Amino acid sequence: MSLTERKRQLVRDELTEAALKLLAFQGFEETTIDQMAAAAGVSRRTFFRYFPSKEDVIVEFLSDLGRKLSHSLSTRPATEPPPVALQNALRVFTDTFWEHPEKSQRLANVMVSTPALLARYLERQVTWRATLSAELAVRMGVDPEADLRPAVLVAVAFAAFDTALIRWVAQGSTTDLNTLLSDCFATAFPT
Amino acid sequence: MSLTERKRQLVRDELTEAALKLLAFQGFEETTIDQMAAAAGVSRRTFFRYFPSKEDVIVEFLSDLGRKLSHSLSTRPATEPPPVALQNALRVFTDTFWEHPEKSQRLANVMVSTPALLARYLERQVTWRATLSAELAVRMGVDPEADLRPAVLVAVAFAAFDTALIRWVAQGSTTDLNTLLSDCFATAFPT
DNA sequence: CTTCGGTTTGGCACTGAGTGTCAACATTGC
DNA sequence: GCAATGTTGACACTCAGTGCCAAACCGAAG
Repeated sequence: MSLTERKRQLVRDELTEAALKLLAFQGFEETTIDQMAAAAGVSRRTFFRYFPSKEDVIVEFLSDLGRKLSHSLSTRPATEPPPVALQNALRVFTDTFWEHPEKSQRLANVMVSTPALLARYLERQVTWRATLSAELAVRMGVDPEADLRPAVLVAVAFAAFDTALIRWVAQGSTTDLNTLLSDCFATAFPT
Repeated sequence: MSLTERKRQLVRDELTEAALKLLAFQGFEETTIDQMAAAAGVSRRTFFRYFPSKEDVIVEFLSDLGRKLSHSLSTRPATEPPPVALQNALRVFTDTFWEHPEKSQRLANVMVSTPALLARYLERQVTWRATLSAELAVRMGVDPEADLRPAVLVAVAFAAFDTALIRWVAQGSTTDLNTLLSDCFATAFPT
């Protein structure tokens, strides 16, 4: 990575970190972009050169993971039935959460408890669903236009994930997210 | 209903109708609140006395239905297993769509194809999920705090509904929404 | 060391969403 | 007719987001 790229990444991290602190402290609506920019030591205008909107400071982090999802699914062995493959594909999320526990916790907390952020996150999820459905359709060897099943299975998998995530936050991140996810999948896809 | 209340409802309907026309014609981002207000013959300030945000002109219509959801579930016979009861509870939506076909179509079209509107709709849905989960928990006779199942089942039901809705719009509202919904439920809740 | 080309940055001005306030006006009840 | 209440439009304000331009910065070539 070049020097300028690393500097960019540095500013980016500084912004998310500053934003996370402010949001956790005073809430999303009460925090202005000027405050976040000032806390990171850049101008308001520069903020928008790193994030297209106020919501994205938080949501981009998950969007990065979301983009890896369909690739993650494609690397699952073909022997795995769709539900198992989907659950394992979602490890891109749970693994990253596991690697950065405290950041993930704060992030998930703010996101789930802030309607505007939750909305943006769910909006992104819809786009991931589309690409994942396509991926799952080829895996199942069916036509995604004619067959509803891949789309439904993906939607159900995300429903399980969301439920696990919301529950995880509600319980103060005390239980293990992966355990919760397994439980949710067990109900969503009874054997 | 009193005269003032009827007048209020009249203005409200006028606003949604004007908004729907404009949005279908020029898209959500390109339409300003001034335009919608002017088209309905009221001031910009009055618009906000009827809808708290630009998105709500469209989304409120569905929110009204969402509020009826848990009541709808509570009136389903106790003999129905959860998936069936949930599917039938969702008839609040499909029935209303059936009663106002062309309005529902335009509305769903705009909503599904506009990220900002879809986001708001999904955000609302999360709140319905919470109340529906509680309702389903009492129906199942379990503790909604300790038991994940009601929350997961509700989430899966909405996943099926969303998939059906998106597919319905994608197919140009040619197929019957209820048929699509049944198909999606069949995959989401295999017998 | 200097100059050149590309990128990053900050400041400024502008549009549009959303809110508080107030005065004008209509409606309902007495 | 009159008072209480509710609705409306106008104005002013904050904040999100964008376009534009000039200054600062940085790597490379001379």
